[in-house]
Amino acid sequence: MKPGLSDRLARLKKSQSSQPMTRIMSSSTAEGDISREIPSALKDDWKVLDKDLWVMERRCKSPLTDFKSSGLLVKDYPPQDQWLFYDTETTGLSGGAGNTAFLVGIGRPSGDEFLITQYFLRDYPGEPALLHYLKEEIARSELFISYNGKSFDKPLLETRFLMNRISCRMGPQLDLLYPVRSLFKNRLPNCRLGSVEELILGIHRTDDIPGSEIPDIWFEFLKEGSHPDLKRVMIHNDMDILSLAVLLNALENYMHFPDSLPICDSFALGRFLLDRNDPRALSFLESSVDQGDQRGEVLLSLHWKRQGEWEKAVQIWTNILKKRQSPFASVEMAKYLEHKKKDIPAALDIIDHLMRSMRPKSMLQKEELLHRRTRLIRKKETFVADTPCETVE
DNA sequence: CACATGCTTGATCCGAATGC
DNA sequence: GCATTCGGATCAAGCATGTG
Repeated sequence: MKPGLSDRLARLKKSQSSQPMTRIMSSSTAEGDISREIPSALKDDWKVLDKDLWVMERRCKSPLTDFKSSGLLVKDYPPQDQWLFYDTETTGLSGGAGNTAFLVGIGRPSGDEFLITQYFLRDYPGEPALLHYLKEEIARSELFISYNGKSFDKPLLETRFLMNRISCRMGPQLDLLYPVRSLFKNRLPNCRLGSVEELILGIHRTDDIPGSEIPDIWFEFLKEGSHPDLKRVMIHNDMDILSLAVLLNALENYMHFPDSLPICDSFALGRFLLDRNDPRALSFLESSVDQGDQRGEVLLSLHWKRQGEWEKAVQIWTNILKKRQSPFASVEMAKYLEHKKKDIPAALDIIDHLMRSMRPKSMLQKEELLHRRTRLIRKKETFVADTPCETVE
């Protein structure tokens, strides 16, 4: 007779739950000693924390001493010592159970200092220990700051916790990738952290290791017990953590002083602020209009329209039409004339002129214009019929 | 290669205004 | 009372993109 499911689960649970801790405690001397020692190149910084787990701690000057929240990235920041910057180096990019974080770097501001701690997996059996230390760090943190962590690092770590039957929840996430994209997408070749460092923060890395080479270096290290580039991987991770802190400070500073960064995109900043109901949005959108940014004109005029500030909206549409042909501005003007000013002939003039001078981008646009035009003609005829002094042509 | 996110576009619904 | 139109809200789908 088969054992019941609950019996099997209970046995499984018993055998699994006792395993990790005993593994951590056991001082395995049975295996070959070749890879047991920390290589001399790392000896000064790294300490053995547990079986197959090394740790490195260093302090540097905090980039966040003049930090000032704008309230736009995070509503209410907890105290800085409850922030946790984090970044992982993993065995690959793929999700799923097979991908492991072999190096977890965390950073925590502490007064004038910034404390960076890195946990390095010397081999797979060290993972439960790594996760237990990480869990303690997570437990005393209220804000988790990363770059693309929401879709990469966080789910990956959660999977590792799950696989090791450790319950651990990370709190509110601040993923700096998204504000960077909103603000600088059009001013950068891409929004990778490296580009942001180089072109926005003015940080130039020397001898940085490309991310794509990192998994192989660890696998090679596992096999050989050493690798000449392992230190570069650790430095790479260390710099990522520090850059996160510099970047957060810069972004918040940018909200207060947009000229403080070498790159300023008035439209992007204006839209960013408008989305967050920040009244400063208008002046940035206006300056984007001054710089001839057509997206700024569209966004700003629609804002005024929504606010019922018709004169301001009309002013923008008029300016657009003075400069160039614009189906958007023409249609908006026609709507305004038809529904607000009740000047049907003027509205019809604009649509007529537009249809004569442009070739419609799409069938849909053409049909929409035609629809608008027939309605205006119908209205105009009745308008004329009601006005005896006008003569019908 | 997976996944979360944000942006864009299109579809749909609702309330209000207006004309008949 | 009915039909049309608009703006605004909301939602879904599609697309691009960063992470090692």
